[in-house]
Amino acid sequence: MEKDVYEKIMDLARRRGYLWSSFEIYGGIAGFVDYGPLGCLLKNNIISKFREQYIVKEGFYEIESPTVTPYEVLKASGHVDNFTDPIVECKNCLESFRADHLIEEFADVDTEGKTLKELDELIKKYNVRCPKCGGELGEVKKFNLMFVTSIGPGGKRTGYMRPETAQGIFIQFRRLAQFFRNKLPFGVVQIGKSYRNEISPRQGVIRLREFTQAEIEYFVHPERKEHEKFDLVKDEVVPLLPAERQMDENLKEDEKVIKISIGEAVEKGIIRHQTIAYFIALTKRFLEAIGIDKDKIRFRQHLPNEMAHYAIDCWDAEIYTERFGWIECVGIADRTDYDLRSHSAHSGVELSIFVELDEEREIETYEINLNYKVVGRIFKKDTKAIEAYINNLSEKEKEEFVKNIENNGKVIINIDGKEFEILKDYVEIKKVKKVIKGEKVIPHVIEPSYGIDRITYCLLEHSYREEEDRVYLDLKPSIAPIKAYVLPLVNKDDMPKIAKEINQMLRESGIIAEYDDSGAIGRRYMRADEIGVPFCITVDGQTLKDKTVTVRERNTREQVRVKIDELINYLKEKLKE
RNA sequence: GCGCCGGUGGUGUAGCCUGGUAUCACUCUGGCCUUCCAAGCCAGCGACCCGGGUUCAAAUCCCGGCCGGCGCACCA
Repeated sequence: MEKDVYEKIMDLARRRGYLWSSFEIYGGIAGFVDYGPLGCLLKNNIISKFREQYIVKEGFYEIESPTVTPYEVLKASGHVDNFTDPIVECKNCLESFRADHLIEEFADVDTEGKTLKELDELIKKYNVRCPKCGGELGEVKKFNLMFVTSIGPGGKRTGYMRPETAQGIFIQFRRLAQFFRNKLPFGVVQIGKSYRNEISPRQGVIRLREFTQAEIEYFVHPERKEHEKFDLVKDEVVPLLPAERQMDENLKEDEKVIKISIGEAVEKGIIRHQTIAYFIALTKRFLEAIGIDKDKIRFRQHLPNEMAHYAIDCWDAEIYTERFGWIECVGIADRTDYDLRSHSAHSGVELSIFVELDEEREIETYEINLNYKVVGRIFKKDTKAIEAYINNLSEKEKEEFVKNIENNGKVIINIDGKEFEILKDYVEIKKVKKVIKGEKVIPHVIEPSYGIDRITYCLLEHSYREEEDRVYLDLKPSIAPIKAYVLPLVNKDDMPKIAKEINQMLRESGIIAEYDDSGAIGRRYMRADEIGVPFCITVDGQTLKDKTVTVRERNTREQVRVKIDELINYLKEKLKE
């Protein structure tokens, strides 16, 4: 049977040192890959482009935090609770199911927020059986997608391998805000490994248990999600697949995508604000800049039920692949203030930024002070969180709070899913006149999150070319792992010596080149083509006479003569592409 | 995690049914040759996924595991 493109590429990738399966001599483990010598170069070149776009051009800054993350952080972020599925296994046929889904189907009761024990009891109560064979079900077990580890001897502190790089940025918010001199908006990048203990990873590099993310957390004022540089991208036309159209049953599959300019999409409310739209445009530009086929990119909005627990809106950049169809390679999410609020509540540390008003003004406001003697006794450890909550209230929220407490004698506040009843005598409220110069704001976060491994695979697939007599990777010169092969036409006279000297000269100047003198020249060209080397430099008889070489271009196979003295400049110019 | 199918040098394979440690081609390495797109000649490196069982003897038969593909479930 004819191999499909995926197989051909993985084959090439394995043979030529792009991608290898990890731990292979011990049988391998699904969900892990090694980048071979060329794979590493390629991936690093992609990451360089990412840095060029976001660090250099956009002015964001990159940080690097640990991959081992203590329990508290991921408890606060919601990953400990939400990143897990309750799973139940049939004792008879061994099939496993989502316990909560099963119960809801069977008994039509709400299982939201139920503990494992409660789920067990519900299964007994309603006599829930295996939907496949009717067998008895076992105990409900938690399956968390995070890798657990323990920190320090004795394993007293639980840690997890981070499921996303984002949290490292959120928890450094105070330091970052200080670094950016308390001015919104600002963008912070983190590039590194993340971990998800997938139940059954397949599809090679598409679904990994350890993978590389490049994430941007872009902090904005919650009411100012327009973008300063929006004009620069507003005419960019993008293929969009909005949630509404996906659910519209009157539309055929291929009618669901609309091609529209970024500017128009925002005007029409298809994209909810400029900042998300801006990043959609930049993402499109990035993907095209590294060489992803522009006709195989689209942006699909998440349906309400597929959104992550922290997001209110999300657009995925999807890239088309032959075997897997459209796969998610970049997620651009509006995470609101979810993370900063959660971390603030859990840590008791205020995570807001002081935003100055254009003009100072006098307002009537309330000063809400906790009556610590009472509150402390009642809420104990939670007091800190309540304090942070109250300190974080905006003027509007304060008014609401006071109104409630005066009318009803109490306010119920919800901190991270936990409810607290605040009675009138827990707080002291003063009405004060105050000149305000600004206000505390918890920024919202717009997060473009790039899956580097998937992008790398897609790039290989989109670069793969077959011609009658050869296979080659049409990688852009700036992205290609090896930039040049230096070849003596024949192993005679001084040709090998000169070729070696040129090879060294190129390497000294920062161009990754390889020398190859084995076999006939044609064979060596083919070898270079297959791994995507954009230029072959051949030392021939004429070189000996006039110090010129031929430079063969990979895609066209055209040759030009270039003086050895001018070779570096010639190549450097070409390598900008 | 379940079911079905598969796993032999770097790649593609022959051998498996009917047990006696492996075929062929390409690639790769060294040499000769070769003045522009996988030419030729000589020499060489290189494999039965792992573990257990049956047997005098296992690539071959049986069981388990791992990996891969497909289907189901999952993919926040």
